[in-house]
Amino acid sequence: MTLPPLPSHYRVAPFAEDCAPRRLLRLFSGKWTTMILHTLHLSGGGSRPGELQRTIPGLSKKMMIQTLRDLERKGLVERVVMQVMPPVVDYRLSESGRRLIEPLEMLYRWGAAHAAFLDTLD
Amino acid sequence: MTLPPLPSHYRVAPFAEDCAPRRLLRLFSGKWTTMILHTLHLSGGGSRPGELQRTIPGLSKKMMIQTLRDLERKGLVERVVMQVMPPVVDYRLSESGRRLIEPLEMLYRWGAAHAAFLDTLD
DNA sequence: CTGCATCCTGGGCGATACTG
DNA sequence: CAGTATCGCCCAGGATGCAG
Repeated sequence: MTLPPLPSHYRVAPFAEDCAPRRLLRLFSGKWTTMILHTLHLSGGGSRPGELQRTIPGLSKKMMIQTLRDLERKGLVERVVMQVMPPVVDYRLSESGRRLIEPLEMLYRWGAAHAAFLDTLD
Repeated sequence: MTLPPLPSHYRVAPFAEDCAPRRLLRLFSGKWTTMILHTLHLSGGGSRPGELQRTIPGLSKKMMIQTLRDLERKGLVERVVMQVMPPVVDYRLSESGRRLIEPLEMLYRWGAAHAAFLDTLD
């Protein structure tokens, strides 16, 4: 969990538009992306859509599916389907998805630890 | 720099829409916000607009000013004006702004350290 | 040089209704 | 229950031009 210092090319202007830090932030910039990743992480072994949606207030079915599809395309989330009636589906983090949990939880923990400060920023 | 574990109410569903972690992520979700904070941080003691814009490829004058105004409103950036002709202006991180550097640099460092991984995510 | 006012486009996001 | 299909809004963000 100990992070190396920022490489020198990130301390010299200018740095590329699609550099790694920017890509990471773009990944996290979707309104529901991190909430979903975080919730899937907490759930341990997968969540069903209905449960997932109930867990995240304000999340619409459409945005949930859309975000999940996007994460699936990127290989961060796996979709497990049980062919029964009514259908049973399970979403879980992939190996790649689990790697993203580290920076994400760092952010969440920092945010939680500095809630009072964040509340002062309108 | 050692972060406490996530409080229990973030491990219980559902948690509030405007909870601290979400606020932090919303703050970072603007396209140029973190780049500007990061660059101001690297510059040590303030940057002039022209220099700032040249440092961040793709940043338009309009978006730079708009983002800086927004950060100023939130008390994260201070604007120092020298009343001369032509005008000389200096932007620097405020005390609050400097507090945000910690989570931001964590993200940047993680991203830089995992650049190869991030490049595989389309 | 710094900064504002306009105009415009794309897409993120939400609401709703429908299918199996 | 899981998922799709439309429609439409809103606004972030880009281009351009003007002002002090």
